[in-house]
Amino acid sequence: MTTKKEDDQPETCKAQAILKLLSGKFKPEVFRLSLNSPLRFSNLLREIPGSNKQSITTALRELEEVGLLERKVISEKPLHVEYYLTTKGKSLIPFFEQLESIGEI
Amino acid sequence: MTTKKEDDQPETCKAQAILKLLSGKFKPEVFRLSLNSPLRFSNLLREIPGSNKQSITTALRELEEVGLLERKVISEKPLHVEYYLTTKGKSLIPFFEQLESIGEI
DNA sequence: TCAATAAGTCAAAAAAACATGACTACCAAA
DNA sequence: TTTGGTAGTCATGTTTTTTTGACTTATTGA
Repeated sequence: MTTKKEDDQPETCKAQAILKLLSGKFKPEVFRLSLNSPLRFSNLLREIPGSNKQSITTALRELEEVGLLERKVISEKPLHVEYYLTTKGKSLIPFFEQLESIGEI
Repeated sequence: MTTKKEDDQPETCKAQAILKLLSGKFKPEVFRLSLNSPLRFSNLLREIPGSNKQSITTALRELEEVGLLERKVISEKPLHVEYYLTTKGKSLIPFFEQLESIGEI
């Protein structure tokens, strides 16, 4: 009975731990989009082809849980929610950029 | 052949594609171990806690399929199999090292 | 000859991840 | 007052991934 997603194994290396933060069908894309500007739920839904509400919700929740994104209710003008990169999230930017820069592999 | 995993979506960014190469429960660890020295099936089985034959097989096959590892039968002394990093595999070393170097996040 | 090691395969079951469709609540515009 | 946008939840169903355990083939060591 592996308890659902409890940290079973302490990661044996940091790279592995970080890869896990971004594992899943939509998390990498959601994270990448967050590099440019704050995210909004309905934008993600429109912009990520093949996505669906539940999956976007899950991706956002999990990125929040691991501390890469922060959810903020914007109580102004057209009342809505935005997700921001946290400091921790920002610390992954260079790594993401390096990935992007790797040539055709 | 394990023809699941139809390439559904062409990746929208390279980072995502690369993350996918290393996605799965044991692939990151198997890949990391390959950075030091050639891998052997039975060593992996012993060294990776919680692993099992089938999962190791799958990880090795998939890393082979995407061209990160190469399988070699060593027809000498105590006849066995070794898995080596390919050139493509080696191109990911700096990225892996950068990940390792990210501070406590 | 018997037992062990190496490197697996295969089918089946269990668990985890992902998708679908119905529904909610709030607000604003027509 | 009906429609539409935003931001979801919930239960259920499907698909993918991972685990289990029995079995294989070949080589080596005692």
